[in-house]
Amino acid sequence: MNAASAKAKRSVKEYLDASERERRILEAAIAFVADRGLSFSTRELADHLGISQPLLYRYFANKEALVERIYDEVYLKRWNPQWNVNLADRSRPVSDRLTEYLSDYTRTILDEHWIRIFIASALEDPKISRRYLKMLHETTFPLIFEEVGAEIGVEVPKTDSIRALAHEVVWGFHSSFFYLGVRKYIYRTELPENLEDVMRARVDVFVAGLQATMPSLIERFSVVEQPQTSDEELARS
Amino acid sequence: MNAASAKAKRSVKEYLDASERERRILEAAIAFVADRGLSFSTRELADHLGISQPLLYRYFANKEALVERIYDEVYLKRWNPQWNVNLADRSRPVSDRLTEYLSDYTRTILDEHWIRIFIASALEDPKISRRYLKMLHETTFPLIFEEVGAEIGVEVPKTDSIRALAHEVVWGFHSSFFYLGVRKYIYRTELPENLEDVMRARVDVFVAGLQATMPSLIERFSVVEQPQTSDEELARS
DNA sequence: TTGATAATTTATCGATTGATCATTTTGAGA
DNA sequence: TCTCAAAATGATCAATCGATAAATTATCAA
Repeated sequence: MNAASAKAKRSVKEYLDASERERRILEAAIAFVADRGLSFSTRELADHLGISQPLLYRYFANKEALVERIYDEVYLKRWNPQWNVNLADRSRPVSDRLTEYLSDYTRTILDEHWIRIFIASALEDPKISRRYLKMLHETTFPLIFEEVGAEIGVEVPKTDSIRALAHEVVWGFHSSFFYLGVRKYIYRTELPENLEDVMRARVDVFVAGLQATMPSLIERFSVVEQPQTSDEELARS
Repeated sequence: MNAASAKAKRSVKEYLDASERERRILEAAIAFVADRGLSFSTRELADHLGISQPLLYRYFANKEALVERIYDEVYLKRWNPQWNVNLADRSRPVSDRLTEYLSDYTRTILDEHWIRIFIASALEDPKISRRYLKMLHETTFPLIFEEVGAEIGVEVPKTDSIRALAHEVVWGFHSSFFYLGVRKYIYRTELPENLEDVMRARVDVFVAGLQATMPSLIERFSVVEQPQTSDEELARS
């Protein structure tokens, strides 16, 4: 059946121009990496495409170059700069803004290829995943913390320790949405049908909790500014 | 250097009794799977142990059997039944109990071998990871939701929809601690130095938020009990 | 010291891998 | 219709994989 369809596909039209062939290879390779993780074979990929295995090497210098192209295709085209703009729109309640953003964000990453390639590539070499995470860390996370505080009139101090606190608290919350993808496409467990309601509930719990505790958190994390290395520690080393 | 140390190791004592050799192989194999993911080669493993590659097959029927033993060794010996007992001890504030439990839990799983093998095995076949997660889902998650509610006198209805709500809200929170391990050993990013303080902060935010919103959440999620499939949907199928 | 047993190695097989080559096939333009 | 560059293939190589069998070495009881 599979072989038959591959053969049928090939017999329809055998010669394609370079750009179209490259596009098809890349597309199929994305599905393959998402499925096989990292260790798909070029022969399987070629069979699935209905082409010969050496033809892959006409379009990609080697397997590594093909995998690099996959990363570009899967990650770089998914980041929406509008997210941070909408999150900062104080004419709306912060819960609404957060729910909308996370709904969008989750829709974007809740994709089998995206999630599995992200995890598989990080497992092999975290360079690529870190590059992607950087965008979240440097813009979205501090913004969320600040916006939640602003709604109750709390000014967030711009110190390192408070920045670190905000980073950790928001990342913990934010990661639970990425984790929905892990559940669905790595663990292969069911997600709730009423996903929007659940996300809204999580946002409500987070915003209410953060607004209730933020003043005391800021105070608690402001005090412990590191002075210097103690004499004992210096002597020990 | 590496070869030299392997040779040195071998020259110290060449013959071991079966149980000791098996133990050493298993130990090294755990480190190898954590490092190479799933696709380590038996030759590399043997070289690293300073033994010949066929010797592995005296102790393990094949590579698959060896990997199975690794799963057993890494997962089954880490679950502490006392966790749920302590979580249910209402003589202490629920924030304290949660912080203590999550501190323990995090210490247990914040281990390079544990995290990487968990993710790598799930990526290849989620059967094993699901078996482990089941223990969390069926005992710990409902318990946490109930205990947080009990502290403010909220009785949690035992309906399916509320059970699902509790499951999702708690899993979202709980997963952020597992995610600490993903950050450290998959993404290879730094964790905060004051990890205990951060965990405490997250617990405070969660407990305060859940207690503030629980009554309205329960009400919101109680109403939407699914009646039956609508006529339109029936007609469509 | 000898003989038996268990532990370990050397040599090797068959399959699969990524990659390269020379060769053939196609289709668009002269 | 002919030409020719581009597209695609078949054959094949060297490396590596998991696994097996036969030969070798160490250990220990008699």
